[in-house]
Amino acid sequence: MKDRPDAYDPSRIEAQVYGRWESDGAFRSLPGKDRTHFCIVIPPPNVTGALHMGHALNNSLQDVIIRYHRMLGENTLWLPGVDHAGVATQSVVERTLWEEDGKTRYDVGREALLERIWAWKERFGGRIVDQLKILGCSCDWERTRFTMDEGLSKAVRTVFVRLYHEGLVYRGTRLVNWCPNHRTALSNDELVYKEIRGHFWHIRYPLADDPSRGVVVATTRPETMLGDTAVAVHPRDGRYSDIRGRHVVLPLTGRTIPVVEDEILPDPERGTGAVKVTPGHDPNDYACGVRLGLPMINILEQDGRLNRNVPEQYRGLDRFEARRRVVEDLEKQGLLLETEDHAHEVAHCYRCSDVIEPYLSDQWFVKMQPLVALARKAGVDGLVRFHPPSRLKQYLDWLDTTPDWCISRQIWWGHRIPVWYCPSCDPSVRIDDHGEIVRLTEDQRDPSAMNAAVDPVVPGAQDPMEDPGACPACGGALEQDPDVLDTWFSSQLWPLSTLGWPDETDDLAAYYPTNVLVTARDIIALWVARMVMMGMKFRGAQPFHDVYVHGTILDETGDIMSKSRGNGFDPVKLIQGGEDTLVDRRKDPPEERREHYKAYGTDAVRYGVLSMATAGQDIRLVVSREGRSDGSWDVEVPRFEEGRRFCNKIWQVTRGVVLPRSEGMTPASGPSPFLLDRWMTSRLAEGIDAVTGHLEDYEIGDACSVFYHLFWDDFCSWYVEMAKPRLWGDDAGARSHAQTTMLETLTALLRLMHPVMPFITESLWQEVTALRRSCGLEDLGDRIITAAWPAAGNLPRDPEAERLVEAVRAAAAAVNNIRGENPSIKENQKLPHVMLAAPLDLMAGIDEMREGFLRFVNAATLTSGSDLSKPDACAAAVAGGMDVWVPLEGLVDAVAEMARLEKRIAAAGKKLETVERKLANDKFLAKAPEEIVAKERGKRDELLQTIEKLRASLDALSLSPPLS
RNA sequence: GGGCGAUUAACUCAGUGGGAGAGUGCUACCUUCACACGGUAGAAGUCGGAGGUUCAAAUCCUCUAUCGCCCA
Repeated sequence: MKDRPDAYDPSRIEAQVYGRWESDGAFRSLPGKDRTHFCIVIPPPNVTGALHMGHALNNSLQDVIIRYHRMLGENTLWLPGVDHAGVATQSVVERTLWEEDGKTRYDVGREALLERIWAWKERFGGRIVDQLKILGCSCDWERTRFTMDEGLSKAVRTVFVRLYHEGLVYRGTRLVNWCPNHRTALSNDELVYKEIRGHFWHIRYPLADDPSRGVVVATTRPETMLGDTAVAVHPRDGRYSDIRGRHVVLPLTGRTIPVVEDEILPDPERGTGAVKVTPGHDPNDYACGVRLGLPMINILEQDGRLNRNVPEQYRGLDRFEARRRVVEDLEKQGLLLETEDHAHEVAHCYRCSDVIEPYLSDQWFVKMQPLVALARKAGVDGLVRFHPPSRLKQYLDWLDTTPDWCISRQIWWGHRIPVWYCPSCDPSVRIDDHGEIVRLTEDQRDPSAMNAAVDPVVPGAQDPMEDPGACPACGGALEQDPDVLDTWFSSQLWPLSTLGWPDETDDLAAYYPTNVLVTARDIIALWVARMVMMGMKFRGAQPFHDVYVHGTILDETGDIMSKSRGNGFDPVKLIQGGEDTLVDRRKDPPEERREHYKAYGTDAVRYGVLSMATAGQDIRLVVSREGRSDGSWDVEVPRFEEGRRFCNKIWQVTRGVVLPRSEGMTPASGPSPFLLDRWMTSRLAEGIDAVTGHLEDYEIGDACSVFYHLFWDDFCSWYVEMAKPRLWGDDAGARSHAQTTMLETLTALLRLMHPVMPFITESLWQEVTALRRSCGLEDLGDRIITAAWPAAGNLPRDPEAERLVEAVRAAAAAVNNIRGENPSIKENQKLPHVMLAAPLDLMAGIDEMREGFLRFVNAATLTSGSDLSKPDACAAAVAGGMDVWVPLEGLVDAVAEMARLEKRIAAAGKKLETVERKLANDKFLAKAPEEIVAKERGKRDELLQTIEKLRASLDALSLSPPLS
C-alpha cells in the first residue's frame, strides 16, 4: 500500500480553525451605524434535541447565507438559541425521575420538579449547541438565548397581558385535544394522524315508549355512548318523521335521551341517517350540542379512565377496556347489530403517541381572527416573501382555517400563565386536596356559591411584570393559575424577544426586521405564520423579509429520516467517524443495528447536503450498508463521499501545485498576454457572477455545481495542466504570469467556496495569504471568513481567448478519444506525432499551448498549420473547428480506427437528419426566429463538412494497404 | 376528501419553449514529476402514459397512473 501522507484529513484542522474564529470574535456582531445590518435568527432547536440531518441541512443553509453576507462586508448577525420545549423536556425529566427515584411528578411537587428540569437543562441543554459548532455554524454564541431566559419571559408575559386586556386572550370551557398520558391539552398542530384499523359498531337504541322499535346508530368509539345526550336525525329524512321529538332509552345506562333534528350532523345518505350525539367527546357533536343547547356530559378522568358520570360497572376502567366491555354488554343484550371493519385516521400525541381524546375542559385561548388578518396582509402584500413562492399558498390556507388557539398546557415546565385568582371570592377555581389550585369547567362550578362572575386578577398592560398583591375584593391571598403556556407562545416571539423586545434596544433598532428565516416546510404554519402575526401586531413590521423553505431529508426509500425510526444517523458521527447503535422501528419487531461510520469531515457533509438543496425539493440521502461478519454494518453515504473527494482535490492542487510552484514568485505586472491566462480569468469572472447570483436567489445547490466544475474541470484539469510547462520552465516572464494567474484564481475560488466549505478553505487560506504577502501581492486579510467576497467587475471578460482556448481543448479531447477508442494504442504509450490542420486564426492558441497540449495528450511532436496535407494512413477527427490527425504508422490496426470513424459518422448523421428535417419544413423557415434558422443552417453545414471529412478518412484507410 | 410536490441514465438528482446533463455506479486502459480520495476514454435515457397548443415540448395546457408530504 502506498504511503499517502498528504491526503486531506479534516480531523486535523477543523477544531483548530473553529477555535481561531471564536477567539478572533469572527462571529460577533454589535449594532453600529457604519454598515448595513444582516440578521438571521436560528429556528431554535429543542433543548432536549440531538442534531439530526434535518438540523444539519437547515443550519448549513443558514451558515452559507451568513458567511456570504459577512464576506460582502455587512454587519452580520446569526443569533442562536434553544427552545424550552415544554412537554418534551418535562417528559424526559419525569422519565429519569421515575427510573432513578421511582417517583412521579405528583410525588415531588411542582417546585422540586422544576428544579430538577433546570438542573437537567444546565447539564445537557448545551449538547445541540456543541453539535452546531462541529457543523461549523458561525453563530454569535455570546448571544445564545433560551426561551425561558428572563428577557424572553418578559416578552411572553407582556404579550399575554396585552392580548388579555385587548380581549384577544380569553378563558373558556371548550372541547380540546387531550393527551391522557401527559394529562394536558394540546393544540391541533401537536397531533399526528395515523390510520387505525378499527370497527364500525352498529348499535340499536330502543324507543322509550315503544321498545319494539328502535333507532340504529354507528360509531367507532362505542364507549362514548355512555356520554350521549341525544340522537340526531336530518329534518328531511322521511324515515324518522314519526319519531322526532320522542325519546330513546340509552342502553347500559337507562337514561332517556331525545331524538333531535339537526341539519348538519346527520347525513341522510350515510348509514341509517341517525347519529348518536356525544357533545362532551366529539368535536362535531360538540358543535351540534352548542347549536341545540344539549347537555354535555364528560365521562373521562384526566388520565383517560371513565369517571363517575357512567354506570358503576364501568367506572375506573381505561377507555379501551371500557370499549371492550361496552361492546360485550351490548352484544349480550342483543343491541349490537353489526360489527364492520373500518380503517380511519385517528389523532395521536406527537410526543408519546397516545390516542388523543376530545375532552371538555377549561382552557385559555388566543382569538385568532384579528391576528390572522395582519399576517395575511403581510403575506399578500409581499412584506414577507416565500422562496419558493408557492409556499405562500400553504401559509394563507393555514391562516384562513386556523381555529382559536388553545395556549394553556397542564404541565409545569414553561411560562406560567400570569393570571391570579382569589380562591375565596372566585367560583371558577378551587383548592384541591393537595393544596393546588384548579380551574373548574362551567359544569363543575357550584352555581349556588356565588352567582356573580369574578374577574381574575391580571397585571396591568403598563406594568406586565408586576405580580398582583392581594384580592381587591376581600384582601385575601391570591393564587396563580396553575397552567403554563404552549411553547409556541414563546417561539412566536423569537425574532422580537431575542433582540430585546419589549425594551427598545439598539439591537432591535438595528437588526429588526431580520433578513431571512430558513426553515422546513412542515413548520410554515404553526411557527412562521405566528411570528408574522406577532411582529405585525407588536412591532408593526414583519419579523423577516424572506422565508427560505427547504426540503426534508429522506432515506433511500423516501421515508422521512429520523433517528427514532432507525433510518437516520447522527451527523456528528459521520463528520468525526465512529459507531452508533440504532433501533430500526420500521421493522416488526424493531431491529437493533450497530453501525460503523468513516470520518467524512464537516465540509464533505455540508457539501453533500448543500449540493442537493434545490428549490425546496426533498433530499433523498442514499445510505449504503454493508454487513460485517460480526453482524454489524459499515455505513457509507455516497453524497458525502463526493464531498470528501472534492475536498481532497482542493487540498492536493493547492498544496501540491499552486503553493510549491508559487514559492518565491515575482508577481506579474499588468494583464497577461497569454491566452490561457486570459481564458482562466474570463471563466473565473463568469463563475463569480454565477455563484453570486445563485446565492442571492437562495439556489445553494446551483452555486455548488458552478464552483465544483469551475474548480475541478476548468482550474485543475485544464488550466493547471496547460500552465505546467510555464510553471516549470525557464522563461521568468511567462512563469510569472502563470504563477500570478494561478494564485489569483485560487484565491478567488477559495473565497467562492468558503460559505459552503468553511474549514478547508480557511485552512488553506492561511498558507495562501502568507504567500501572497511574502511576494507582494495584495493582502486580503488574515482570515477568509472575513475576507472580501470576490468581485467579477475588475476581471476582464475575454470571449476571444475563450474561443481559442476551447478550440485547443476540443482538439485535445479528440486526440484522447482516438487513443481511447483504439485498443491497440496503450494508455501509457506516447504518440509519435499529432497534426492539427487549423485555420490561421486558431494558430495563436495552438502555438501558445503546444507543450501543454503534447503533455495532455501524451504525444512527442505536434505539427500545425493551415496548409497541412493529410497523410493517407491516419486516425482523424474534426474538433474545435480544425482537423485532428494522428498518423497511424506503427501504432494501430486500421480496422479499429475504421470502426471508430463509422461510429462517429453515424452519430453525426443522426444529428444531421433532425437538422435537415427542420430545415425542410416551410413553416419552420417562415415562423421560427431568424437566429434560430441561421443556427440550424450553420449546424447543418458543420455536420455535412464533418461527415465528409470523416468519410474521406475512412475511404483512405480502406484503400491503403494493411498496416503492420 | 382538499392542497402541494415528484415521476429524466442502473441509483440519486439538475434542467420551464429551440442541439438530453451532473455525481455515483458500470466497462476498458493508465501508477508520467498535486491527487488511485487520481487520470483518459466508453457504454447507458421512446424525459411515467394519453391527448392538445406550437414551426418547435422533458419544459406550456388537459386528462390519467403511480409515489410522497401537508391539511381535514
